[in-house]
Amino acid sequence: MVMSLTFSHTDTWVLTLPPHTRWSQLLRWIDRHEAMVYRWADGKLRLWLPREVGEGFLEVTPTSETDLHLSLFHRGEMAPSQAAFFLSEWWDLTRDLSPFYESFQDDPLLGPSLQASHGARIVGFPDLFEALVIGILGQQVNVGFAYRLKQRLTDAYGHVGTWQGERWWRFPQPERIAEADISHLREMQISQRKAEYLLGVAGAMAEGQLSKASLMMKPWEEQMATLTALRGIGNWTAQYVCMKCLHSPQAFPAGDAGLQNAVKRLLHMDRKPTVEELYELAQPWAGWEAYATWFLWMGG
DNA sequence: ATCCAGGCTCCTG
DNA sequence: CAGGAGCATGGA
Repeated sequence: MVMSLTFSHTDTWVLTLPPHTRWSQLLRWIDRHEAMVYRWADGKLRLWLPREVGEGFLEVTPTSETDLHLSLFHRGEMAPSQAAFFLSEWWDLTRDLSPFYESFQDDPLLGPSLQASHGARIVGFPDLFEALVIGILGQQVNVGFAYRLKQRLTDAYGHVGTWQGERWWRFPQPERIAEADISHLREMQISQRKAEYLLGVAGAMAEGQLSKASLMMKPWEEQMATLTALRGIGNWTAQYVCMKCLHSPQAFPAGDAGLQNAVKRLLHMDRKPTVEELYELAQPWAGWEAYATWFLWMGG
């Protein structure tokens, strides 16, 4: 059953990106993986807003590096500010990056990346469940494959709607995945282990034991402890979720293969750095580990 | 073919 | 408690 979307109101306005933010740098990441829940085409980013945000469809048309023309199609009960808040959560627009750039522009490891990728921000997952799912799917496999699995999951368990002659998806809610058959997930080439992790995490969220709101109120150590208590969520996944969803500035996925390879390359090492060596290297970045990681991921 | 990807759990010794 | 097997698949 495909829902046909209807909206009675249209609002348009211009969103100016904060300092140290450039659309082309956001797009580098947004465009990196084919995501099912949004589309970038013809100079427009379009998506069906998540249920928690409200019943609306958003079009983002960049007119310069810093000005985004927004069109929101919605029903009366939804305010445009909710759509703006969603973008802010997605692209981490509220963090003041001035101290970061000032402190690390001459950092031997970060400096070149800050220059080359100036204007980037952590492009995250506002939805905690989505962040957890992609974190689990991304463990120990290549990123392209992980995103393909995510698409299959969205196709099978997400919500579908049609709007202006096209099909649109919303990422599945935990309740749907909690009831899924492991065998069905296996058919999608999700491993037995990961299928079990997904059901466990989905169940915890569906039963209200785990939520973004409650995590956001906890101090950093407790966020990590709560997440790693879940089966399938180890240190890397917890750090990843803290970084991409909870906006924890000190999140640092030291076990990350991409991060290790970036440091190996920058320091001309003949092997990847160990986790301990990475923590040592990261000491000057205290309080900014998440952004340090992000810029190293972006590359020089 | 072999090694490695945005790792984690569980089982050894 | 450190160390390692096993997991599943795809790309280089």
